[in-house]
Amino acid sequence: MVNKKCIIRLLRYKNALHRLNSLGFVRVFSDNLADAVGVTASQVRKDFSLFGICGNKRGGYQIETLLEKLNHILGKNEQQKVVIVGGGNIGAALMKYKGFEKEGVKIAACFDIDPAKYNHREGDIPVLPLEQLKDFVRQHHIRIGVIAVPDIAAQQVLDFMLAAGIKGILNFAPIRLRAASDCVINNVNLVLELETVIYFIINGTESSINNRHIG
Amino acid sequence: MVNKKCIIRLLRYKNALHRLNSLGFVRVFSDNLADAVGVTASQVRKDFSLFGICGNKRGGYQIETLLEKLNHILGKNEQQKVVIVGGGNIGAALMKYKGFEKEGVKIAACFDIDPAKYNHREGDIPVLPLEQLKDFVRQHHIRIGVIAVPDIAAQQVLDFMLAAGIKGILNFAPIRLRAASDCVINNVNLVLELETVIYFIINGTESSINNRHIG
DNA sequence: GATTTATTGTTCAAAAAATCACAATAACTA
DNA sequence: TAGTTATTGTGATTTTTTGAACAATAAATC
Repeated sequence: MVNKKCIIRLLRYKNALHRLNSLGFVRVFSDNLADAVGVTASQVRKDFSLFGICGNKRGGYQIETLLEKLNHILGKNEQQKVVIVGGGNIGAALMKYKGFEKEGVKIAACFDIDPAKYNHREGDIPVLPLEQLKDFVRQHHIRIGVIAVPDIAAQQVLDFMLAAGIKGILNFAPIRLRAASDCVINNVNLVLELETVIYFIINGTESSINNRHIG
Repeated sequence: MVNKKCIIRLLRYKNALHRLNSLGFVRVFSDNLADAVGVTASQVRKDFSLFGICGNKRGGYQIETLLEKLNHILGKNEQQKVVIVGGGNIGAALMKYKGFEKEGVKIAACFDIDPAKYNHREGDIPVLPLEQLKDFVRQHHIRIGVIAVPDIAAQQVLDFMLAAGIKGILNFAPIRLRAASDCVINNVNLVLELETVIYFIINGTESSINNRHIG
């Protein structure tokens, strides 16, 4: 019942609420959130209902309390620390990207096997030898990791990360990973996402797709 | 019926077939593809059926002809050219990433408003002033573009891209874009993808989620 | 060449997800 | 304060997606 799509919607509600909040709004209706996120108002209410979130009949939802509840559900009350394995193109871009910090996600360190990438300048996110992953993860109580290595190395890196105690994976390598121990894997395949757009452009014109968000 | 999830599956079948092909395999069964992609064999056969792809009873599918058919459906027979708008972290990483070229997707150019980013070294992907987008798109018959600018600029950039003739968008900015003209928009929100993993790690432990691919 | 076996293609059933619809009711209005 | 109105929360319904099952049948075997 609580699947990825549902959580993604909650996260989007949270983002929309954050914007409304900083614009000075105090309350919000399911309609408003539906518009902001691109779903129906029923969907919004049902999602809330599923997590026991109540509003006021005719009064809508108090933004502040709604945000608190969503933040609690989504684990956004404390900063979450993650590690990246792979300091190449994608890993480097993620380290520089400001979007994570803004949402309370702290990239604690990056790990690589290439000594040329190692770096421990004050202020920068440290890039460390992969051997140090296990100790680092233990020491900082980290459960989430990003795989940003070439596909050929990804499975091996996953095994290593799981052995180090990582439980949740965001995987950018374009292969299906096999996991022995219990964990959660979320795959992001950038090429696939672009190829999907290409398909709908090539094949979608005759069926007059107008202005469709496909994901 | 032919939705994003279905196309993503087809693209994954294609990738799996490519690997099998380069390993010297000649034919494949729905079971094999199901394993490789993480779906049921029924799903594989149903997907193929939907696109009129037939195999041989008891003989499975001829990899070569299957690949040809999938490539045709997915528009992979000719190289697809795309542009990136935004030469920041994400844009730069995408330009350096080898995965696109490997799959027949050519990043033709990148556009930015910051002159410090402009670059036309031989061999590199050119980074050009945004004003040149329209002419470039016309000249190279480009229909697909990537938005890799800060969220604050994304809507304006989208409007500009649509005006330039772009029809398909891969959007990395974490906001919901509004489009006047007909187009296809695929959103990739990296922070959201990571936050999703965080949710399942925080809330998933008690429900004994074992080794789940959530996307 | 007959028999067995494994795999497809498709129909039917099940499960999941989204949407509709409306009673309940709190907030407004006069 | 009584009446009106807008919005929630949820049960019912529809739509979409997935999975199971099995007849049809081509390949393999003997």
